[in-house]
Order: sequence, then structure tokens, then C-alpha cells
Amino acid sequence: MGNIFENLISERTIFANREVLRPTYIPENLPHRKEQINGLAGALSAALKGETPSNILIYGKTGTGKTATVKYVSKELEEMGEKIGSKCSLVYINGEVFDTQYRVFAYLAKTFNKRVPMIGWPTDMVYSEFKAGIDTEDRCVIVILDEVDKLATKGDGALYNLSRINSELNNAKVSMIGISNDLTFTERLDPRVRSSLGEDEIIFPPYNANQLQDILGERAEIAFNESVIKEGVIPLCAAFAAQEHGDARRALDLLRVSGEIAERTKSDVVTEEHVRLATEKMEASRIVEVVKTLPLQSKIVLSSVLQLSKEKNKRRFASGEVYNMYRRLCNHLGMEPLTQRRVTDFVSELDILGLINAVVVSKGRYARTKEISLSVPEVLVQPILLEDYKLRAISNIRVKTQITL
DNA sequence: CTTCCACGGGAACACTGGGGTG
DNA sequence: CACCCCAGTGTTCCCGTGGAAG
Repeated sequence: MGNIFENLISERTIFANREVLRPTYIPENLPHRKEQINGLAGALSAALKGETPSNILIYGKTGTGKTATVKYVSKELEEMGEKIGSKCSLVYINGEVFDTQYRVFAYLAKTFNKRVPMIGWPTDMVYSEFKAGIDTEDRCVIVILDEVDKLATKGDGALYNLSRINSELNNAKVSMIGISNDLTFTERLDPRVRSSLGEDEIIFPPYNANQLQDILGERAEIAFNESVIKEGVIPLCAAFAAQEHGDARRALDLLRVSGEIAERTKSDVVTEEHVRLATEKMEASRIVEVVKTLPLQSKIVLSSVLQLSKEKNKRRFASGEVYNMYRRLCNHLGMEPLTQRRVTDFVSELDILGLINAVVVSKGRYARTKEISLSVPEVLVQPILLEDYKLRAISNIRVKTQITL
């Protein structure tokens, strides 16, 4: 018998190049984004003429090609800059990772070869270090702030300083591109920053089902081997994703996972059935992942809702009930319970994550509460919570018999 | 019109983990 | 080395507010 891997590598009948379907892949061609690409390129072309490009704000929901477009245009711009000998540096910063003023400037300073510790210094020192780093020569620095809305509260100082930095520079020029999927986030900004950041705006509308099909088709061509994709598969992926505000990333993920399922079940074609299995699998693993990575306190709050649905014969609970249960669980686990105020924050977070459903209802004379209910299957969540050794003790909590007066 | 109480925004506080300085 | 400075995080404290039943 041959090597044990022999079968495993020779069996590649489904994928030709799976990487093409990953969200990090930047394609050569971006269908249905001509207008946005031209708009962006037009605005940035100023940099090649030695002028300062206006700041740009890019809006669009997740998976509408914002990041891909910006990265694509950046690459082209850098190449052209090199060719004609004008210095253009584009720095990509993700606002989710670098979410405070300090971190943004520390990262920027570092990319211009300044040594700055990731914490410890006063912020203005880091800021001047960055300025010193770029002002050594005549150049244009374009700072791309992805998920800039994440910076709006904690890191708004970074936006403010970046928007007025040009008046303090002698040689270099700085402009920024903000990418956001929240259309309303500028409301939280200082008016001066708002007007400066929004000098130019580019909107990325969601893709419709047909456009998604074009995108999928183009990628599938490269990603899959010939004729493994059955007739209805791509339209179905497109349709699922179109329901979710036309999210291309989701559509591509769906297609990839469908292929992986087909591969694993030793099927030599991808069928619509595989796509259906993929949607289920993706939703379940999303929930598992989210619950797993929840902070401990948040897990306890979620457990409280779970415990309540077990003990009582109803689905929705007032926030007071949940908080009482939360205290009981903390007690049981030998932990100090947090205040109610804090717990309402956890409840809101769980709501945003889609694990529970919470609505504020006013009960007139009887004040108001949040009605809370679990919005994921109990059987799915329970085992994951108990995986956390700190929560093991919950499993043997005695079900309190209802006190009836 | 009053009245009820959790909601949720914001200030204040404690703590952490890094820096520089004498 | 001891000591203070600083940004950042997670929390508590304080309080104005919403909105229908009474």
C-alpha cells in the first residue's frame, strides 16, 4: 500500500483553487464596481500630481466590495507612483484592531520607521513622532481607515488630529480614506472632523442577486474544477446572500463551504443540497464560535436566560427576573455579582450578537422592562457554556421548585 | 395628569501595564 | 532602584427619561 496521504491529495476533484473564495483574496476584476473604482481613482489621482487628495468617506454594508476596491485602487496607485517617481505611501489601518488614538498613531509611526512602544507614552509624543517620521521628505501619505466607525467614540482624537495635520507639516501631505458600514456614525463626530472627513463620499450599494451571480460565476471559474458545479448552485448561493442585504462575502463563503461539504462527503459535484447543508452549518458554527468567545460574565448572563427557560414554562422574561437569576448563579459559582446597570449592558450585547432577543416594553403604571428571550436553540448553546470549566457548577444547580402562595 | 422603575447616557473611579526620570 | 506619568479598560454611581395604566 502507498503513502497514507496518497488518496487524500489525489482525490482533489472539487477545488482547483480554494483560496479564490476566501474573503482576503483580491480579484483582478471587480464586477459592478466600475463607478466606485473610477470615483476613487479620480479623487486619488491628485496625489500623483503632487497635490493633496481630498479626504474620502466610503459607505456600504458588509460584503459590498469596499475593502477590495480600496485595496485594488491602492495597489494601482502605488505602482503608478513608482513609475513616475512621485512618492505615495498608502497605509491600511483596521479601526477594529487599532481602535484608539494612541494605537493608530503608534502604528502609523511604526510604519514610518519610528520606534514607539505599543503603550506607555503620552499620546501627543506618539503623534509628533509620526509627524517627524513622514515630514522628512516630499511625499503623499494616504491613511486608509477601515471600519472607521469603530474609531468614532474612543478614537475620535485620531480623526481630529489627522484632519488637521497638514497645517503642521512642511513637506509631506496627508489625506485619509474612511471606510464605514454605518451610515450614521458621522453624527457622533466633532462637526469639524465630520466636514473634513466627508469632503468626498462614495457609496457602495448592496449587490442584487444577479450581480452576486456574476461575482460568484467569475470566481467559481477559477476556484472549482470544470463542471463540478451543478446548474442551480450559484443562483441559490446568490439568492441566500441577497436576502442578507447582498453580502458578497457571505455568498462566497457559502459557495466555499458547499464545496467543502461536497468534498468531504466524497461527492464529485456540488449540488443545491450541499448549499442548504452549508447554510445550516455556517449558522450553527457562527453561534458556537460567538458563545465560546464570550467573556465569562456574559456567559453567566446567557446561562441565566437558559436556566429561566428551563425552570419556567415561558419564553420571555423581564429583565428583573434575569438579574435575579444571574445573582443566584453568581452565588452558586462563588462569584461577586455585578450591578444591574452592568448586566443590562451585557444583555444589550447579547442582543446585538443575536443570541437573545430583547425589547423594551413600557407597562404603563407598572413601569418598564426589557423583555428577554433566547433566540438560539437551547440544545446548541447549553453544552458550549458548560465547556467553560468555571461554569461547570451550573450543570448541577438544583431546579428551584416554584413557590406558590 | 401622575406615577412607576428599569433603561441607558455619562461621570467618576480603580486598576493595569507600560513608559520616562532622578 | 523607586517613583510618578499616562492611556486604556472595566466597573460602579448618579440621574434624567420614557410612556401607558390608573
